[in-house]
Amino acid sequence: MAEYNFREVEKKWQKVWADQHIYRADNQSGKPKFYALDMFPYPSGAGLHVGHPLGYIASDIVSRYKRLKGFNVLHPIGFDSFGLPAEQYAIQTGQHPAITTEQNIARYKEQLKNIGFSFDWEREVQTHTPVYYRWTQWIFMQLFNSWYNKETDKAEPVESLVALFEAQGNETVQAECDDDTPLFSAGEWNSWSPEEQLKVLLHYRLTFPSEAVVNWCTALGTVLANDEVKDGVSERGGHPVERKKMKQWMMRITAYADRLLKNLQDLDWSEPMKDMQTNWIGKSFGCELQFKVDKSDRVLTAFTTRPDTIYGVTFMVIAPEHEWIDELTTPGQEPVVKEYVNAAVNRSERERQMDVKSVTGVFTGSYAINPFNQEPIPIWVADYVLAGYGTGVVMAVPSSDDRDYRFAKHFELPVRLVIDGTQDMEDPTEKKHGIMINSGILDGMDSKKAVQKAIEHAEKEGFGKAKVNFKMRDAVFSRQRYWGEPVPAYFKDDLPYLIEEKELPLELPAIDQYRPTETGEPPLGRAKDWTYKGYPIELTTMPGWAASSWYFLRYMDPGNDQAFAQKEVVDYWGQVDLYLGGTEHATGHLLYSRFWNMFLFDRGWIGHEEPFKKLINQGMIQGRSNFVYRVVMQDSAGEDNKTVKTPEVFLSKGIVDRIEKSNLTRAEKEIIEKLVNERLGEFNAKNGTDWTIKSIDSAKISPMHVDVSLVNNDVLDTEAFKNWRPELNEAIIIPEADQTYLCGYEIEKMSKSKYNVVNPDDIIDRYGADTLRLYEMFLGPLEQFKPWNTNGIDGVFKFLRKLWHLFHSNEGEFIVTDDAPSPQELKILHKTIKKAQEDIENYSFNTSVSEFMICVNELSALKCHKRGILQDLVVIISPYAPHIAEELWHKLGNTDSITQTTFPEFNASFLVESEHEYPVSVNGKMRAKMSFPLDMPKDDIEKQVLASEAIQKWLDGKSPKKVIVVPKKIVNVVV
RNA sequence: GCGGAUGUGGCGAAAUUGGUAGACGCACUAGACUUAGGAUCUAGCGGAGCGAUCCAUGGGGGUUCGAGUCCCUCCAUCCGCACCA
Repeated sequence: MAEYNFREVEKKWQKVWADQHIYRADNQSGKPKFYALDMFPYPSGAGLHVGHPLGYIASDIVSRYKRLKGFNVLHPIGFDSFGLPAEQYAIQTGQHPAITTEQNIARYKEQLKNIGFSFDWEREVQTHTPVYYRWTQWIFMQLFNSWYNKETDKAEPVESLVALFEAQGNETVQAECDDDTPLFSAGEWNSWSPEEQLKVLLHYRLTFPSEAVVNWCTALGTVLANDEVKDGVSERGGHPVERKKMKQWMMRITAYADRLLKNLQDLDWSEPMKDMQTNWIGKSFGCELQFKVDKSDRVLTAFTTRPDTIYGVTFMVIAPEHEWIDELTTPGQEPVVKEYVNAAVNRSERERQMDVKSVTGVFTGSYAINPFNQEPIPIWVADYVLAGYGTGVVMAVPSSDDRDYRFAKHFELPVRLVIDGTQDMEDPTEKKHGIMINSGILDGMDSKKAVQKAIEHAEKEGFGKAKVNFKMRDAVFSRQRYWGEPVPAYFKDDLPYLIEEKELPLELPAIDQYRPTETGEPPLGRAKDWTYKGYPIELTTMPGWAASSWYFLRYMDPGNDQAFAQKEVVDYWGQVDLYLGGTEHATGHLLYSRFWNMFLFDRGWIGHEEPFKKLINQGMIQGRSNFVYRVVMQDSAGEDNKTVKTPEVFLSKGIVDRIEKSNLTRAEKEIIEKLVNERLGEFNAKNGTDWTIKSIDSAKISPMHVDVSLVNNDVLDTEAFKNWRPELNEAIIIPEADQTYLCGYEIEKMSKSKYNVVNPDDIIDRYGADTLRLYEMFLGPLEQFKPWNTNGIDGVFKFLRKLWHLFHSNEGEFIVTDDAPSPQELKILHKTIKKAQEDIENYSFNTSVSEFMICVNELSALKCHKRGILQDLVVIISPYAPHIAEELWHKLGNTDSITQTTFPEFNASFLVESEHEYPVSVNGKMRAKMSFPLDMPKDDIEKQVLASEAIQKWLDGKSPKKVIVVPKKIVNVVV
């Protein structure tokens, strides 16, 4: 029987597509555009596993579909090729990271090309190449040269800020700037030296060097961004992270906090994803209140969202890092405060997070004055107050905040109730809102109104003002690494200057070793002559997110050496219409990209504010690990007698289960023990040992990962298993009664060490790329997390074979006829067209594959080999299985690529039924099925239903109360 | 603790959005063919029962002629955030 030769067919068409540039996207077109983007991969040394292509397959299906629907489609791919693993490999081997990176990219490309994606490879970008990072550096320079004008609500060139300073100083300028920016007049500004002016401007630039507390990871030798730290350890590698003050380049992303938040509303992203970003930005409304410190000139400013509870303030708490601590501490309290502050500061971030429950703190000895009632309130220090949020000062209201409450209880500080109804409550913090009591001017007001009233009062009296706070911090932009973009800046007298634009790219210098220098400087400190005009160049490099924050723009115009992309071209392609990638980038890449895109928009280089119109998060494909069950042999000499050769005995899963549940019958037990001992006897004879198993149910059994490629449907290939590793050559395998050895399984992350990695190349080799594509989609909803299980793949493989046989006889002859399709065949086809179209537009690819299977099954049953049906069928299947579709398309006599045809319109008239089969139910239970013409009036249907014998039986002599007829759905008789 | 999601056969999953629950596929069972195979075809396949029929969508309650779908409540699993004042 002549079978479909997928190997030959797939290779053939992949070559033709590449040779003829079938998927080249044009920057000018009369067609509407569609931009389908995947999150580009980091090319790791392990290569692709079957989980990686999931999103690419989905976006490829959409891309191919959109082409058939007449769109000019941009569907690019590239590589995020700066990164830590290549650098660590370089540190170990001394090999330049570019070499490893490029090898990995070559491997990735080969794997990707095998799957038959319709990528426009001519637009490929690699972020580690100077032609690319030249523009990453260029964007950095523009950020340095910009400030954020709150009045116009956008970024502007620094020149406009300088003009304002020259005219009016900075008191009236509405700009995003550091909190410690000094105030000055126009006269002062104009009297300053250029250096003094530059120093001031650093407070305003969108990127700037700053002495900042950062997440320092000693093991990795670099700082990490907040989103790269999880639970106090590094996201990559899980190394401990500590807080450390270092000179760092920062990005003033906080300037965009409000817009990043506001724009989320209009994005077609999933709600959970928007929630995550909203949460991360963490906007809260409230006010700052000033508390005079008793017997001092100092004024503590506290941020609160609940100024209405001001009369409930019974103490203040400041962060251990607060700069006035020494000043506020009275001599008597000095020893305990010093001790506490030292302990708190030395505790790592991790330790602090580990016990959020325990209450610690000390009294400073000083008092602050509540500005509303002039009451003195004690000032404490506690590490539950974060230096980085708000002002690092909290006005504690133990009656409405549970942390304050726990603190007050622990240190026996007073609790004053300010909300009516909390008097009888065990924990007053459970009632957050109500009528104010014990609250002076706020008494009797609703708490929500009182918030406004309190702010108004504070503003009028001059000791407070309304204030919005964000959780989001400015982003640290420096990494103490080699394998990243050099920062195009140098230092002269401690002031940063940019190198000239014409000097870009500032290429990575060669160095002899890739580790930090002996003096603790970043690896670039090893470079010879790393200077510009004789001044030292910045030694840190950019973080991973720099390159990925704008790559989607570079795809539009990848060869441009005059600009990162030509404005007209960017305006043509505009927003990414569909962006596919994992949820893990919610607070990293997706936020930074929006930030940079917005900045480029503000400055007029691109015409759209938000980069990604629609976002879909594909779920991760997990690994399905298989286990074998090894009997731990014990002899009289002890468990680990290394001098004697130990047999490897493996029990099948079914036996292990029954042993664990003590379900083995005596007879079974004896059979198994006899079998094991027989085999052990053979082993003993050969090796001169004397192993035996006395009692199978007291044997110690340990599960062991076994390579999933040795297992099929959880049945172990025992011969392959014995050849897997030398020590298994003589393995004793105890199977089930039917002689198969069953393995156990567990769902885990795919990883080499668990032997559960499935390589797409192996699947393609055995089943072909089309099968892989179909099967990945068939596996379940795109957005769901799901384990890979090769078991079901036969089904889709059979489907392709059946499709092939609609066109070919068993002998391999092409048997398509020109007979006119029957109404029944047309109905099958058009039903499938409709479903396929709806499914792609709703991104539910799994049900589409099922629909194709049903369609092919039905046509096979009808022995339909008609061109009029099959021609359209291959077109609608082509986005999923492009190779076989292209082959069949050409066999049908077409000479162009199937990509160049159009998606068939479904004809609704083929789908209309003249009769409909109504399920008829009595009291909501289905009792019969009856067919009626579609246009039959409800009354007539009702009469016929009631007259029918089947229903009379159910009515049982009673008369119906009512009869409900829902057109095309159901007839319900209520008794 | 806060926020979000999910829960349907042995397994992956469908369900026209309130209308015949389990489509399609895997696995399994029986049969056919056979050059004996990891091929193909036919039939069966949630549970109970010979059957008519009854019971089943995490548990309990509610709305409705009718609930996997809507409401309330509890439980379980997964994912984010986590002292954010």
